[in-house]
Amino acid sequence: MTIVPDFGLRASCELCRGVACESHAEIHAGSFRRRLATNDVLVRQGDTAEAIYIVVAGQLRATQTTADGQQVIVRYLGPGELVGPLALAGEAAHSDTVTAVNDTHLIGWSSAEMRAIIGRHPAIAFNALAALGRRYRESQTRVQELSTEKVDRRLAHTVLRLAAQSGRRTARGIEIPFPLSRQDLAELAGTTLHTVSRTLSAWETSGIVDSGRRRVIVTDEPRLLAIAGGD
Amino acid sequence: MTIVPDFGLRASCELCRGVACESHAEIHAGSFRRRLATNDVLVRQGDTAEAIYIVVAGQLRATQTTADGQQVIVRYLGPGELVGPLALAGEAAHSDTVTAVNDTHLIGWSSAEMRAIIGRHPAIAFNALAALGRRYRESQTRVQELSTEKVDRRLAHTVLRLAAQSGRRTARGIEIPFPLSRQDLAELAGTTLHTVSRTLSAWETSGIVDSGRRRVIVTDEPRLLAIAGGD
DNA sequence: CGGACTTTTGAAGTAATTCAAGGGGAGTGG
DNA sequence: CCACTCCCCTTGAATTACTTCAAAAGTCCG
Repeated sequence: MTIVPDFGLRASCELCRGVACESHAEIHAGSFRRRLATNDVLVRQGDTAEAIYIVVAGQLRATQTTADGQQVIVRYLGPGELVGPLALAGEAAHSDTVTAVNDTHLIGWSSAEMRAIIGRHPAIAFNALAALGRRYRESQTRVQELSTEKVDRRLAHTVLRLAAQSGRRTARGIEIPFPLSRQDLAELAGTTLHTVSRTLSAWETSGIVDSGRRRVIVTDEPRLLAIAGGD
Repeated sequence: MTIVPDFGLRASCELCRGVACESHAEIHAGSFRRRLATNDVLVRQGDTAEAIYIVVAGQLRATQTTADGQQVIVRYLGPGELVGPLALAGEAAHSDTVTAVNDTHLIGWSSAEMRAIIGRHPAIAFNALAALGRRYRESQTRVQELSTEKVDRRLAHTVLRLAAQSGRRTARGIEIPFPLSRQDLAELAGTTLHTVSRTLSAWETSGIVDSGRRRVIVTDEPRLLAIAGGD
């Protein structure tokens, strides 16, 4: 296995920020690599949390399934992001299922290894705290949206969030760089695929988005922002 | 100022767990006390996060107000709970307004002081991580409920959560020990006060709850659990 | 080219909001 | 102590946003 230090170190920013450079190699030494093809499952809801990962390249989708079988997408995870931060918070089991939506590379540490590393580099604990704080805020924002906004607005926020987190600027607009179906958007925005389809169709007609089979491009961000802000 | 060690130390459990007993006094030394009357505001959304608190006695309500003036209740905070954990996660501003709903005692530390304490007692960082993890999970549960459940079920979950977190067992049932209006429940469950009123009226008729002006008692928990589980 | 998956669109149905009005309790001030 | 006022709660009726049901068309892959 070839080690690509630059790649790995840049990706591990979310955890290693503020740690002396000479320690990076040591932190890296305790890690392992993992590669997933599209639709491969990294961890499954309910599994014991035995490792923590950082996405190096690719994207994953974290989903929760309810007792009666309904799915909710917790979030998409891209390069540099932490998978399973709750393991550091002392949670025994994974709260969601994480699936690759693209070819994906990750670096991982066993929970024990990471605990040992944190013992030597307390700054990492703060970085984990900050990462978890960001997730908490995001989740709280979603609660607020689901509680107070109508579907169009929520969907606009959802698409804009995806665009901000993972979007790629192209000639046609901001493209979501992984397959994203109407059903996926529905599970993110708390609605049905039918409503998503109707809403996207309307936006398409107005030239706000350009979308197709599992594909979304934001062509008029300002107008989408206007919808998100309440028309 | 009289120091009441037992009281303070018990309350600070969420942060001090796993820290050597002899250090508790030292941690306590850097703290200050704060007392609030009903409706007093502890921190306001947008304010710089200059301190972190633990509730000693009483209850507070954390709310977020949207740009267009709608309110969402983030959660109620009771004894032993952390106020403003995001300050430890490096957030500069408070994301919500925290108001006392009862006479309330807190102990607090300035952010700088707490950072210094954590430097000496890294276990506290883990406790903060665990506390934030719990909040994150709770928030995520709410997202799931708002995305997939109808109002009755969501409201049942909301009431049960309040009962589990702060409820007091009395002869008549589990009582929510602070004033809680229909509007408050609506802002917790993501609905309107009208719908909450109708639903509670129905439950009252069935003998599931006993409620009145800003007052809720769960009289038949099993049946409320049944509703939360989907009838 | 066949078949599975995704999307679209219409129509019917419904849960919940909005609109509207009235009633009751608690606290205050006369 | 009573009456007034404010706040909170209740309930009906109208409306609407969204889901559910249903069917067909499109798109990709093998």
